[in-house]
Amino acid sequence: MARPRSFDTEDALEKAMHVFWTHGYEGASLPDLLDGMGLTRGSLYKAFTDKKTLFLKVLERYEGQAVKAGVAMLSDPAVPNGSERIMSLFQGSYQRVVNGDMRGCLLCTAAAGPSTYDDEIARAVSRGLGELRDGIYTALGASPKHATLSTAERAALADMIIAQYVGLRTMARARIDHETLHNIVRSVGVMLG
Amino acid sequence: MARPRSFDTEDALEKAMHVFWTHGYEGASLPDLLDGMGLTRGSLYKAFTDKKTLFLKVLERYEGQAVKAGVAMLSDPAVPNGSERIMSLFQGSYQRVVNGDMRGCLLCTAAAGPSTYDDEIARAVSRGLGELRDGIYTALGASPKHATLSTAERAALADMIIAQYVGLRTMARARIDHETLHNIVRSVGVMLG
DNA sequence: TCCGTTATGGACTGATTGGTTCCTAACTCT
DNA sequence: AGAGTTAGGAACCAATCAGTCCATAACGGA
Repeated sequence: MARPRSFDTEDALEKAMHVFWTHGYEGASLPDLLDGMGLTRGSLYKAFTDKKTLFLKVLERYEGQAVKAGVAMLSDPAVPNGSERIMSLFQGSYQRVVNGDMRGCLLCTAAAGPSTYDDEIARAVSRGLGELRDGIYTALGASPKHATLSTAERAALADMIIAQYVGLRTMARARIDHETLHNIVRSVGVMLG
Repeated sequence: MARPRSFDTEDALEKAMHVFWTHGYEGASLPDLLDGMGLTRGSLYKAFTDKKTLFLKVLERYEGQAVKAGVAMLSDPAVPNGSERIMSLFQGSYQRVVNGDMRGCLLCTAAAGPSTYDDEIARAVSRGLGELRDGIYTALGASPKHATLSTAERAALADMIIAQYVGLRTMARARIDHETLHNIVRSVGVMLG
């Protein structure tokens, strides 16, 4: 019994995600978002409260999409060796750069940016990276070479691999040369055996 | 034959560095810088041209200070084993967090931020990280465990370790819990043997 | 068809952004 | 001491920021 939305909320959120992904939280202006989402101010504020709330929703979406896809990769039963699954994650990140996508990882960019002064964003970043870390932990459990590790050692190793991941993707965003990025992926491969 | 500066340029640059370090490039407003440096607009613009030029000078200073100190650590002849030198770098980064310094690494923050759209900043970031990478490469040369590596393999390993470093410091800035950060350092230690 | 309700879009707000202008102060050199 | 030159500081600038307001449009239910 009222006027319905003329746009699809999920679709708008998807578009907002790409704007934030490209420009970062602070770098994305309201006009940038309005343009990218195809909305006017009234609609955006009615549907998403304000810029920060929109960003938190976008982070949630990223978690349910990009992070979830990564975790799925890391627990893919079709690849029996967990180390190979982890390598797929890194190779995928590198491939994105080769394909011209220099935006890096939205979570990693947020980690260096607004999560410094905003608790809610910090928590969201932490949560997303934590999921990825848990996925890596699981994958390590399916890696013959790491089967003998204690759970504590394996958890610590997963934390280290997440740091490598954050580093790789942050460096990709900084447009570090492809050779260096490739070396990172290659060495992770060597390390995992 | 003219009125001399009433402030010390190096001192002002040092103060500007801390403002940028805390707030990031985009997050540091002109009033923030003016306050932190103890200058008025006229003086700042006369001495440093504009915000971006000031930031580039700050990055240079950071390179000549923080990065140089890291490289010195990595080539410290008093520590014969290069792997131990690398560990000092990571332990130092962790210790900073324990001591309450959550600012991370200025270069790493700049990597995720303005280097995305500004070539000069991207080059400066790249240069600074490159120096650190070269330092790590040198240290690996003084590590018995890595003595047998080919130069290409050693270079690739150095690239990987730099990625770990960027990841660690970025995650520190995002206020990831100490235990995770400690695990990263610990696992780097295990990896280096 | 008309009423109630919500969405839309653009005009508007006040604060803040980085940067400029210009008058005056302070110094050195002759 | 006076001339020449640069630093300092505050007023000022246009542009932009995120966010609000409100008249109107568009719908569902009765």
